Amino acid sequence: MPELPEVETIVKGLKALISGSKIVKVKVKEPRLIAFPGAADFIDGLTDREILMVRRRGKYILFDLVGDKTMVVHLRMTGRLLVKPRAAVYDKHTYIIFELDNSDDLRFNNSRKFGRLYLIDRCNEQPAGGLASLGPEPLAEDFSEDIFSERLSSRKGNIKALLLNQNFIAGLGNIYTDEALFRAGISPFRDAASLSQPEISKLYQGIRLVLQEGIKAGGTSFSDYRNALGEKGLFQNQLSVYQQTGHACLNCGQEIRKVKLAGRGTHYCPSCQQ
DNA sequence: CGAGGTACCTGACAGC
DNA sequence: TGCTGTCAGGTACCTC
Repeated sequence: MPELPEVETIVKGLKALISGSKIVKVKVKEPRLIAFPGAADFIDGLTDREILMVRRRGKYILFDLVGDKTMVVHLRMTGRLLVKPRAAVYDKHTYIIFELDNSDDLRFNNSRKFGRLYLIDRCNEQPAGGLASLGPEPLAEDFSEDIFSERLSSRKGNIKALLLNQNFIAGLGNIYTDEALFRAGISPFRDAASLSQPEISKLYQGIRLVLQEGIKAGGTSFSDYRNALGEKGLFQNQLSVYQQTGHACLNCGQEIRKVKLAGRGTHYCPSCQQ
């Protein structure tokens, strides 16, 4: 799925395109994608509501509505949120349609149907999947190296799995985890507790840098990801290890390797990452 | 708590 | 052409 930079790019686009619009009609073609509440209440709670603000938390997209409700969307692997003219033909995998008062639609597309939508009370995030238990935002001003180091010190287990854990840190997925570990020169096999202070520092910087660069490039599109206007990102052209299996490492020339770790394809340079 | 597997779905691609 | 197996940006849930 889209990870933090992809979701951030989508949210930026949606903010510009649909903030202040009113939802005049909701069409649900695949009710199972509505995780909370039931489809009827979901439709009811959204119809004739104005969208005040669009924001991001981890990989979740939040639409604050007039009143006390917030619609929460998680794209999982293949979800897309696209703004299209009402007249545009529906895509094969367009499953939820929000008709807006300006003759545009907001459309939720999702070929693998893993995405989930929620309508919650703004003051209670509990029903929205893992939203309530997310870890800190890695790019927040108050997410300091000290806080990262402190959180790391109390954790056991493998560093790759930990970085993918949204309760530890919000927004990293498989691409940016592999890229951040490469930048930090840390092997994905390392125990989190074994990292030295300089390594923790490099990892902290690596995570922030890679996410910022990803955002600057408009995200990574190697297959499904598109922004709110349906355009691809460019960060796939700047990846150091992810999907670079067999290529020469840009640092040392060694072949980039791929293994299965923490249940995910994991790309690394065996010589630069110790 | 951690590790590892499965499930949820569809599509792309490799190999035969 | 078409079948089969594998893999995919994520997460929830299960067992050990």
